[in-house]
Amino acid sequence: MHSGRVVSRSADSSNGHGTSRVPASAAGSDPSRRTSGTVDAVSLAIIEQLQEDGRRPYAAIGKAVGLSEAAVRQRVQKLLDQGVMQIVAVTDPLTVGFRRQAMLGINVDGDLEPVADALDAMKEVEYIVITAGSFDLMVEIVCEDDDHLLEVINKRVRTLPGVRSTESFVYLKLKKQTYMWGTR
Amino acid sequence: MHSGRVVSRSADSSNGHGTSRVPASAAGSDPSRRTSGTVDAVSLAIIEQLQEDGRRPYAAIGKAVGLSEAAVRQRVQKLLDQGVMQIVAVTDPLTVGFRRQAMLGINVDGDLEPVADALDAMKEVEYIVITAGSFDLMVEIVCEDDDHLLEVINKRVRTLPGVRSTESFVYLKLKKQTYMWGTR
DNA sequence: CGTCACATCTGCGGATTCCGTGACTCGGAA
DNA sequence: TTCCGAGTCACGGAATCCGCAGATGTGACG
Repeated sequence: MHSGRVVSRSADSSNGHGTSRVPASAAGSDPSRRTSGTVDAVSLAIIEQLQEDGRRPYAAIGKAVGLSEAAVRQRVQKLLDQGVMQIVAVTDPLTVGFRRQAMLGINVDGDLEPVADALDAMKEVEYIVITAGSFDLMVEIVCEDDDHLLEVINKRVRTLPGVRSTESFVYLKLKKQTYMWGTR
Repeated sequence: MHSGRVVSRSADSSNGHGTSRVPASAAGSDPSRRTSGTVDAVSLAIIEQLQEDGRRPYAAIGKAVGLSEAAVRQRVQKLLDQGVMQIVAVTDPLTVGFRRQAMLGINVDGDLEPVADALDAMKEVEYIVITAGSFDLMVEIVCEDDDHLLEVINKRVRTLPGVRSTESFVYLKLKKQTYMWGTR
């Protein structure tokens, strides 16, 4: 399986590093120095449990991390509300009908935002990152077939104002796919 | 957030459930099993439901897709067994302590497999794809800080036998992250 | 040093959900 | 026609979920 890159909710991740925000009053002082401070060891352990199985019962998780069922429930809810994690089904694009995928390296003239926003609006674009290096943007595209892929790249991406050039990397084989962060 | 590839996400929601399981080979990533073509429209609808909320009750899903609770239960179980999908927690690397990420384009001399396997063994490597284009492999790396990233790229990847050259694309900002296939 | 505010955890029922089981129906393939 | 996979319906006990008090702990403040 595989799939998109996970993430978090867009609202908070906008920039600066994102640590996700907490409600209003809670955080006492300044957030800048500890991105990791948001999640303590116990919550990390809970996340680990849910990375193994997103539907594991709260009681079982509690037993594993040393908390009561109710406490686990509260923490999970908070982690979800804060956007620290999400519990979802992930699929393998191939088995669901998307047989062509590609990574696109893009170079832009001027401001990247307009281009990034336009790409954001395309449903075939699964992933967008602004990078430092010989490409300004790297995007992952998931299509149904070659015609579809060609249309997206040639007709929709390369014609966007600001796009100077693109380079395609068609996926031949997905070798690894993980999604276990706090887990190590 | 972002990160691995996978999938789905949704607004918020939650719920739970779960089985647990362990080791490395969870359903999804390994075999060459091509269950292709095996997913009909109804199962797709079920997957869609679970992409919105991995813990949604079977009865609710049934109501949404027009099947009985029992039928949904059977299908979900089969989809999981077949490795068509997985229900897991996905997190935002940044909030869990990983502040440096990068995409690496790699060129190899000779057989790609040995190199891919070696990369596969590295825990910092989150994603590996064999591609057609000016790079033979593209891998996503998730690290704690710059030192960590440097060590991985310079000391561990570039020294692998067969690796001819690498090009790094350090992530400046994750702009989009999705994971909803059957969903469109 | 008390006290209030707030966050978190534990217990505890009641409502839901999960899940195996058995009976019957409905095409499609042999 | 018969066999078989897949669904539906119904059941009922076990397990899970979920809201709601107390109990506890800590930091801020007078």
